[in-house]
Amino acid sequence: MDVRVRFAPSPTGQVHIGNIRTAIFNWLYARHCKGKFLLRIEDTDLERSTKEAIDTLLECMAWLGLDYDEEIFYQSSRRDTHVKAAETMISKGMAYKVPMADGSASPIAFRIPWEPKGLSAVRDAGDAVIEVHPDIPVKIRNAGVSFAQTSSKGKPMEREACLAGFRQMKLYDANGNLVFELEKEIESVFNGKEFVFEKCSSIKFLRREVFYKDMIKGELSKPLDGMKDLIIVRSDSSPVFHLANVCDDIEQKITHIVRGDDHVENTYRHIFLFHALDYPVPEYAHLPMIVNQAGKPYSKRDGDAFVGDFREKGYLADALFNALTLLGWSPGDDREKLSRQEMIELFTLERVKSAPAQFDLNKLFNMNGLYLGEMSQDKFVAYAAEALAKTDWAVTADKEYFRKVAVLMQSRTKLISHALAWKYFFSDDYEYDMKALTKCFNKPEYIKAVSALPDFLSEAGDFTEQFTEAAIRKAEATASVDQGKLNQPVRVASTGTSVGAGVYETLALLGREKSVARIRKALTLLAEGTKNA
RNA sequence: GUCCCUAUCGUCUAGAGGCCUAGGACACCAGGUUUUCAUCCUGGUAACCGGGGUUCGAAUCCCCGUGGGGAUGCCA
Repeated sequence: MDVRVRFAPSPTGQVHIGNIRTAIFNWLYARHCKGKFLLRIEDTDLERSTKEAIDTLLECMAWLGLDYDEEIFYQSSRRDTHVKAAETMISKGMAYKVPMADGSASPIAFRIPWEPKGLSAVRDAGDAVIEVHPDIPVKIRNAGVSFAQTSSKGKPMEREACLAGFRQMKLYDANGNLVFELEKEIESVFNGKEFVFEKCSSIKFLRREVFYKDMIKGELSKPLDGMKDLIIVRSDSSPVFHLANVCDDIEQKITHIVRGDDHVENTYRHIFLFHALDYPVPEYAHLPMIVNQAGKPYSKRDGDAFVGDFREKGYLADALFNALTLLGWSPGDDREKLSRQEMIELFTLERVKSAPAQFDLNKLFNMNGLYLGEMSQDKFVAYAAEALAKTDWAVTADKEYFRKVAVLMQSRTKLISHALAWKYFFSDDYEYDMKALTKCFNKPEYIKAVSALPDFLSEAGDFTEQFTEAAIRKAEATASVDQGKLNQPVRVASTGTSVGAGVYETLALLGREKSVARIRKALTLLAEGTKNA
């Protein structure tokens, strides 16, 4: 059977990395299995779903290379089908309208099936007894059983559960007398009859549970007496998530559901829904959450986690993709930087971890540098030009000169937005790090030596890195400064910053005229600084 | 409250009872590289949440705590 998975976001804001990570894992799984990756927009919340949100989602997916198969499926277009499905369930006795005390419109509730014929996901889990609090009457009616347990402090804790949770239920009063047997009355309960019993002591029943094997978490189960019938159509006739989601998974013939593990509890309900709609229950894989710096799951409120922001900050799509893939998954060996092809080949859901992971910005930063470093020179130059397209100095720069600068800086660039710091190569109007400057020139002999440098730089000869290096050595000699001690002062003097490529190469690239002028300017700035101080 | 999931360096992780004196990566620190560093190389600090079992042997299996997360909606 061909694998068909889907990414089903609701477009109610920006896409954050937790969200897109789910998309990535779905995509990876589909590509690994040579199956289909489908996109479904769950836009039933008309109030909050916006066109803009859909556009940004699509943009982010395109940027990351998450290509989907088949047409985009819009959930809102299927409202009628969803409601019809619920009505069919009513006619088959699988769902019912919830009677409202005030006579207002009834929502439709799905009944956790009393007798799920042909469903192998339910099994007996042994006899069970619940001690009930005598002050709260036990009620048995179509919508379920309600009663109260006793808390550790002796207070009643009210509970409600579906009828199906209490097969072979026997209710006992305070004296231990049997007062009610559900099995005997179940038909009349379905038909609306209500039973209320005061002063009860215990409920005995056959516990049953619904279970499934999660591809990531292993076998999971939930006792039916812990479940309630669920509303699938609101009183305003709009379908609820559970219904819409399952109907559409059926419509799209989904075989594997890969989603965040906040949906584990929903799975038990969805299993019954799939069965009621006569469709084989898909395989499930529940991904651990990604948590933010505070250790909390990412939400729409985590402003720094929007996918689009990473793009704007200058991160490469491949680096983000790679870093996100490593959250909760690893290939099993020490490899971390993986090509798309390698990821596809190696990805399996069985290797996904089950514990939440914190996204590490440092690691992403480093990963980005790795990707930048392996780029071809041509690509890097073009990428840098694109990133600097908004600066006048880069746009007007000589192409060949720009290329030389970019190539010189490539190995030390970890984030393309940091290319903004290359300004000093192109313009004389750059910031001076005065603190660094004064610090570098804290010895008078440095000032003396550097004062001699313009003359040496002006001597005849090709202005190569060998030439600039020799000039600096000569300048050092004039004031008996140790070899190399002048590198950093010269760098700051000529570029305004203490960080950059090798100073000899930098001067050579800058050219004789600029190098000389800048060093003179720096000396002037220094002199003024001393006077003012 | 109840139910469920989860737990290895600061972070992401490897780990399927003996290969673990717990490996890698990022970050951090130190040294080296033209005394720049947000490059590169070398080295270092740093973890099995706690307590009980099971076993000849436990990071690994079981139980009980504790921390974290989720669910308990006519939200998705």
